[in-house]
Amino acid sequence: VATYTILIGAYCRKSRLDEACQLLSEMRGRGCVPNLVTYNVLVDSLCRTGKVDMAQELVTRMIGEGCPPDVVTFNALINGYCKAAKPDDARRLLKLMVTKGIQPDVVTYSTIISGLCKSGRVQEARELLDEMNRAGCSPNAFTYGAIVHGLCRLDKLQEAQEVLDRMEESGCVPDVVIYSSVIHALCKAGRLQDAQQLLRRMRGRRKAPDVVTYNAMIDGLCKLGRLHEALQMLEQMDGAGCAPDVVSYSIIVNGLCKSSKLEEARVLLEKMRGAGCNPDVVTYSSLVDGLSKLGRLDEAREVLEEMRRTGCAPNVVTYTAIIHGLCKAGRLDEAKDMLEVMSEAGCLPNLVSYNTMIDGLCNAGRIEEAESLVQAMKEKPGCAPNGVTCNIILEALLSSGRSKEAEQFMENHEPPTTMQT
RNA sequence: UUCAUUAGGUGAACCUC
Repeated sequence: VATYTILIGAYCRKSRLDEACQLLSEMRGRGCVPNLVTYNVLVDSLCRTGKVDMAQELVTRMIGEGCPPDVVTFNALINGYCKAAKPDDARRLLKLMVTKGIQPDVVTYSTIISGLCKSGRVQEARELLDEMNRAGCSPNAFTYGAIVHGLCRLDKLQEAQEVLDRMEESGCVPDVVIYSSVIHALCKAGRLQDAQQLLRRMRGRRKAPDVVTYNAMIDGLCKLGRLHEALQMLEQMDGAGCAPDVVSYSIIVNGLCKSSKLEEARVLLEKMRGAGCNPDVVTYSSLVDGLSKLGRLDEAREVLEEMRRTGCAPNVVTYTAIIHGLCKAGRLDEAKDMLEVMSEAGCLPNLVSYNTMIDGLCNAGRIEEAESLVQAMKEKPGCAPNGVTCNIILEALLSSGRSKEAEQFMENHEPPTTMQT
């Protein structure tokens, strides 16, 4: 049983669920009865790939086969609901497991707390934290990490630092993840000084920064245009025994591209290869975007070719960057063709791709075409026009003095917004 | 049997800025 379970787990981790299920039937056929761990591996894997419904069915089957779920099974399901942004379903399962006599553990609570935080419901998360304390379950670093990260995402940096302070005072030393979470938020807010101070503080507490900590700092420096210091920090981490990874390099490649330092970005690309770190689709997409925005479309195409050679498939971001470049160069029809090309390559345009194309059409005064594309995108799953779409169309209509049509458009679409995401 | 299963942090593309 253990052997089969290990094999099934291996297939699951490679997202080869079909083969994992085949193995399950095979072991049954050989009279080898799957046990709780075998099922848990499968339940977890189904949840991770967004198939929580199938996971639920499997649990029903487990019960039927006399193998009732345990706390790990429930935690996997709860995690599935949280990842699917359904924290209320997760809470429902929490109640259910209690009625079945299964004690929730620190993993259960931490998972739900994280799920609530990811939905921006930090207040409820804090209430659940109190609830777990009352239930005699002590929070650990994961629990606090989820809360701190949730507060950071809501830009409640003050409160996040207070939780951090309280942990330090209560003798529960925050770990590298929690420090990094706050350092990241400080960097995003442009507060590099405070971030550096916190970095010193964690070092003072004998917590060594890891690659994620450094990457957050490096990104903060890049976003402020302090590329030289970013490169210095890359050296510094290496010297401290923390090898830069593909993310570290990609951050700086992106920073260089945003500052139009394409040649330096190229040099860094070579350097990372030399360090045994191969560029990935994000690294290449940054480069393609940088080249596209500068109108160097031939070179951008060469990068696409280079990606093919190295077996790195372009994704929707890569293609959208190209579309942007084509639009900017006034090559609108080629940009439109690119929407087809990417679809044929198995990469469906998303909301951003459409918005990019719509903006290009508007800027070229082809507003009617833009509007018909807005209608067309509504048919595509996950591509419902958003606030950005509206801003693009409204601005185009208003700046060409067509305020009547703008009003009409506003009536027929979601309220315009200045929000991102 | 369970060191066979579950939870937190970092990078790229669209409008305005």
